[in-house]
Amino acid sequence: MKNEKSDATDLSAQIAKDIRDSIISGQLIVDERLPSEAELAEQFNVSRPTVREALKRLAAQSLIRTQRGAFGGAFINRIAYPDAYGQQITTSTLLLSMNEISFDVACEARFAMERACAPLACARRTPDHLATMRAEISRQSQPGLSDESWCASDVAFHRALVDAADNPVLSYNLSGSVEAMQPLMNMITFTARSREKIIMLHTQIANAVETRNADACDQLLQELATYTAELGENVRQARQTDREKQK
Amino acid sequence: MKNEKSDATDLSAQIAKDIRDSIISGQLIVDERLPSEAELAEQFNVSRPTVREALKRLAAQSLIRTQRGAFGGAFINRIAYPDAYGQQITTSTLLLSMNEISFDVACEARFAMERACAPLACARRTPDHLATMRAEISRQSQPGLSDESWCASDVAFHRALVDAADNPVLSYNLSGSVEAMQPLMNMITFTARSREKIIMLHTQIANAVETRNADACDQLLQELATYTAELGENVRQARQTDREKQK
DNA sequence: TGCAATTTAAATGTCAGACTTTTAAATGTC
DNA sequence: GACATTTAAAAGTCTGACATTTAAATTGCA
Repeated sequence: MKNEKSDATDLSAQIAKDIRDSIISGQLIVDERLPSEAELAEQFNVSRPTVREALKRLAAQSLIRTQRGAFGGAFINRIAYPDAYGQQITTSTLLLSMNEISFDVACEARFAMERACAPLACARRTPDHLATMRAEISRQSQPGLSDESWCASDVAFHRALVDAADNPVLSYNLSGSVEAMQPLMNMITFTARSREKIIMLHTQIANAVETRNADACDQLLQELATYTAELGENVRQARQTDREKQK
Repeated sequence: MKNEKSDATDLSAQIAKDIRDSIISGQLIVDERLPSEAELAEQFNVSRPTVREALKRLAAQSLIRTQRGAFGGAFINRIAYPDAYGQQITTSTLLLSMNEISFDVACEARFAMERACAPLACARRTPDHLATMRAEISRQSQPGLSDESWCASDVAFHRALVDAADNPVLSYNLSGSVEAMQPLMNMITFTARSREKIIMLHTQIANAVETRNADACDQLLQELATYTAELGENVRQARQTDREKQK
């Protein structure tokens, strides 16, 4: 009975899958040490370079870390939030940039998720979160602020709002939505956007969070969503007009 | 001036980062072919195995695909939704299983995000989505259904709800929340859960989606969230009692 | 005996070179 | 023109070696 059907994959991919499954299923637990590369090579009946390729695959997903030296080796990694955020942001960025996702769709998803945080943020925000939001608003009000810095501050503002919900799983899921939008925002930064209008909305949002007014907060985020979508639409139309002129 | 500070990383990691940055920044575009491994080895002044390790790291993130044979090589991958879903689910699963995240927190995040989809789902659901939801409900009503199958059906039901929102970016972000919960749900499956109650809620949710009643849908999801959280709490208390008995 | 310096062994990191397998294009044949 | 054959390029794999790092074991000395 041929069990090795669809054997089109590399050996290193199969070995990586084997080990990954062992980790996910809980057979290998956090901080446990894998056998040495030489031992793994023997176990899987392949050469050391092949094992190493498999381990690099796992390392790329932060599933293991390696340590050199005696009593070193590959250890099962506890995936910490920063790792998870990073992967989320990378994947979201690539997904957005490579798949002809319309501005509308990305925008809708982002604000739908952010609005999901709003009630929790209103209920749980600390003075710290408020201070961050106010600080970013005041940074945004500086006249000479570059477009890049403005975007970074915008992201920091929304990140503070999300973090105020005080749910790390939510923060993790939102990290992609909030931070991967930055490149898309940059696309329209140079043209139609009114900083004043956005600063006003940010201020009102901060006020709503401060007074724990979840309904107001939700409505303001919806306004911001609508405004952002409008900007995207304006830019789209402007581009189309340009294209028609060139004909 | 030593510019090579914090040079503790592998060469393969550095090379992978180099190439990854080129992809993210758009210097390398989708379906473009990278130089052959031998050429890359020469460019980066390292050996071929080292280049290969770097490429495997990128392959693990679905950033490239490789093809053997003449005119083969490594090609920049368009990250498709299934890839992104898979990564999201893997990362979410590991994050949940490795970080002592309380059932409450995971549950809260999951339903907060799912409720964000509800209004869109009510507005855009097709007969197809409804049919899937009804089909899963009827599967759940079968008496002899195993716990594993029940959970799979539960996931399929919620996935249909999320997909009904007709926003792929939202579906991507929700994939982790919905599907990574399955193992956690399994943890409480064997004890306190009432299938009847959940089936009732599912039915009401399907009805609300059918009649495009977003408010009702939101409230029902909130009920389901509360019920799930209660189950988690019951199990937690039961465990604590057991532990105290053993003393 | 106790502490510091040194040695050592185990492990990953890297390299060089060879061989195998796959694949598509180029070439040849009918 | 259609089909078979050759060929070359490229990834996949293996062997063996050497470099580097690191913690434990050993040694040396006071």
